[in-house]
Amino acid sequence: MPELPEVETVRRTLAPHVIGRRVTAVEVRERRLRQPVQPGFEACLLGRAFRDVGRRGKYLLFELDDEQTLLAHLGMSGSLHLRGREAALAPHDHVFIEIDASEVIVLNDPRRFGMMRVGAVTEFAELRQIGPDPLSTRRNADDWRREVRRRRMPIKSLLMDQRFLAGIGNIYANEMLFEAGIRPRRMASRLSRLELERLEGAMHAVLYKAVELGGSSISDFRDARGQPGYFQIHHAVYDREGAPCPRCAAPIRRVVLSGRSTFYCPNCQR
DNA sequence: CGCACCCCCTGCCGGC
DNA sequence: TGCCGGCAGGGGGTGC
Repeated sequence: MPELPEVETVRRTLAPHVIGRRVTAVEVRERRLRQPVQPGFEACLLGRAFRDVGRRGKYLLFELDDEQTLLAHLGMSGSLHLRGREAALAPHDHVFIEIDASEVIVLNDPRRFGMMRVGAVTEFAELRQIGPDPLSTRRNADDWRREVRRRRMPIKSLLMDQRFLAGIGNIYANEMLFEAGIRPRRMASRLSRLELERLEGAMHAVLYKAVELGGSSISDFRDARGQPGYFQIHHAVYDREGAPCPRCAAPIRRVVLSGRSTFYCPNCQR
């Protein structure tokens, strides 16, 4: 589910409810997430106040008042909800963080590919690996050329490589390549200056629009207040194999690239 | 270095 | 109707 726009939507809806408020209870019902929830997790959070909620790529960072940070990743199927403390338990609710004895942040994750950990932000190895955030970084064509010259891989694989850019997943990689008119399997190192400029523009357009609309992602995305995203109605190619291209009506094609479904218009993308 | 292929896990959908 | 295989928004590891 969550790529950058969804995670950003969760961050924005959660932040005003948690900043300045204090953790009054913690419960972990299922520790077996992508990496097991650490033994001291509850104690690290209890009594702490939230200073800020940040995001790096697909990671959420809840800054605490003791220089520690709660790091969260939602994997494929994870979500963070705010609930009243009397709300009923749902299947796959794994972690509960009660704030000011009123609301509860709930991590729900059917597939358990998500993670949560508390620690010093400098010690999170996964953050050291990831590249710049495409929403807060702009690369001009020269930057792109320099970065891309040595990358002998399909441009879609590069876009999804979190060490190169942090936050782009399968849906948005497909969509921004459609916007840019570039085939997913084109070698990154062989893209022209003009194509890289178009890609930079498409990347921002697609991501900003998705954030503006509150995140996309198939039918089941909900922000932290339970509101659905609406971007799915704008998917031009993702999950539309055989359906007409919105621009030229040619049937959308599906191929597999690095094990991931890849969609493009054979006519509009070259 | 890049990649094809595994794995982790549950749910859902389409085909038979 | 019911079962089974394939596939799903992510990421990490291996061996070639």
